[in-house]
Amino acid sequence: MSEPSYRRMDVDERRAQLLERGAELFTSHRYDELSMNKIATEVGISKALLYHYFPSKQAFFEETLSAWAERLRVRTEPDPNLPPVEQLTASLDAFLGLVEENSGAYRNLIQSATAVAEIRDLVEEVRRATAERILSGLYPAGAPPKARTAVSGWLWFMDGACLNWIEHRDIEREELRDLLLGVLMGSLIATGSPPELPQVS
Amino acid sequence: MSEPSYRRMDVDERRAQLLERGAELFTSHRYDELSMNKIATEVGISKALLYHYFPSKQAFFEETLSAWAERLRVRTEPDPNLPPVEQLTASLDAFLGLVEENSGAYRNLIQSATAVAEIRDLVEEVRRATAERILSGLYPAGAPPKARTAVSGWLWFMDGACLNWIEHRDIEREELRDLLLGVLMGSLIATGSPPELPQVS
DNA sequence: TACGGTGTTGACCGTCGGTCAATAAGCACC
DNA sequence: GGTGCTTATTGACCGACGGTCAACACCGTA
Repeated sequence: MSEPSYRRMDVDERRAQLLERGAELFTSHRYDELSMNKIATEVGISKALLYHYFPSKQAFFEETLSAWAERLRVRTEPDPNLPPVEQLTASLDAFLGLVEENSGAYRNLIQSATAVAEIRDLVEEVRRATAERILSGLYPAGAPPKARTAVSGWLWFMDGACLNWIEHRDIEREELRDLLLGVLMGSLIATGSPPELPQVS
Repeated sequence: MSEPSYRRMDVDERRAQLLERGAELFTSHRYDELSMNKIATEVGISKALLYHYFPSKQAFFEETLSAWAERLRVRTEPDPNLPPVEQLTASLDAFLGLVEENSGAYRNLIQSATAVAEIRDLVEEVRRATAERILSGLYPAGAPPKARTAVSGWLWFMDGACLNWIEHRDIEREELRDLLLGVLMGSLIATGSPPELPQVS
């Protein structure tokens, strides 16, 4: 007589579909540009169903990006066999590569990252953890306060420089990487307590 | 018979009142924490009257902070008679002083600064103008791209370091100032095109 | 005391994130 | 091929948001 007005899907299948489409949408639009209604319409379901699978917009956002976060974590994971500075260089290279490949998504993230309180907290947490990783790598015996301030600021520097890089694209990736490295080392020297590193041959 | 249900005020008087109370509210709460309804209730008027005096929430926000922006501009205005680095030092000192005196307001600004698209654009414009001022002071003949990237990143560094400073308060203002100066100079040296400065005696 | 200009308001709009009882898809069984 | 059951899915609703508008009422003036 009449065809069904909606299609019933297996829970896991539906969930996977929502996560996939969500990742597409959230990497191509800012967080605050997308309403749950728009997302649902885009996917072809009702907003209520979206809320049936995810408790809130923020939770949905986080889950869609968890695959990305994992990719970032893996690609920037430092190799503990390398000396500290080379670990940093490699991580930075990987990070900049990811940013370059997905500049639009990165810009949207950083901007909406700060565009919404919950997302801001999320990014701040990532920054805090990254700072910790860097500090414990460079100051195994414990980092002085000024070094912490310097690294914390440097992470902001990195985002600012990356946004500028994406916008203008007038320097090479290697140049940016060396600039960032130089700034980090320069800042730590400026604290008066530079890390003790094995001499570069 | 019955007392008036509202008080009629002179336009200028009302406007001044709204700006004053608005500044109080916006420096003690984040942009997204305050609704136009709350503001109106707080002042004791209707939301519609708020919109009679200001075209939008964003415009109201900007106008309430214009006095602040002016104060910032005046206090950080560099003295053109001083050498470039001392201009920077003095501006930085003034800036950090303002931040220290109004740390809550600063944190709210930077956070809500980024909390809403329009405000983010506003802060980015301030950053852009500041970068321009610094670059033209250090590179009168024109700044190379890497220097622009470095200064742009450094302004983010400054905000990041200031937030960290406010949060922890574990270093002195002079230390932070010197750290910031050192990082800026260090970054410019790291670009490979340091500014040509008169030698410090 | 009546007038009128204008400062001020309540009621309304569309959209937001979020909730809930009611509905219907589609499999299992007869 | 019908019938029932599980449960995936939905329309309708909520309070709050930024924003708009015609109508109202305060108060100086004549």
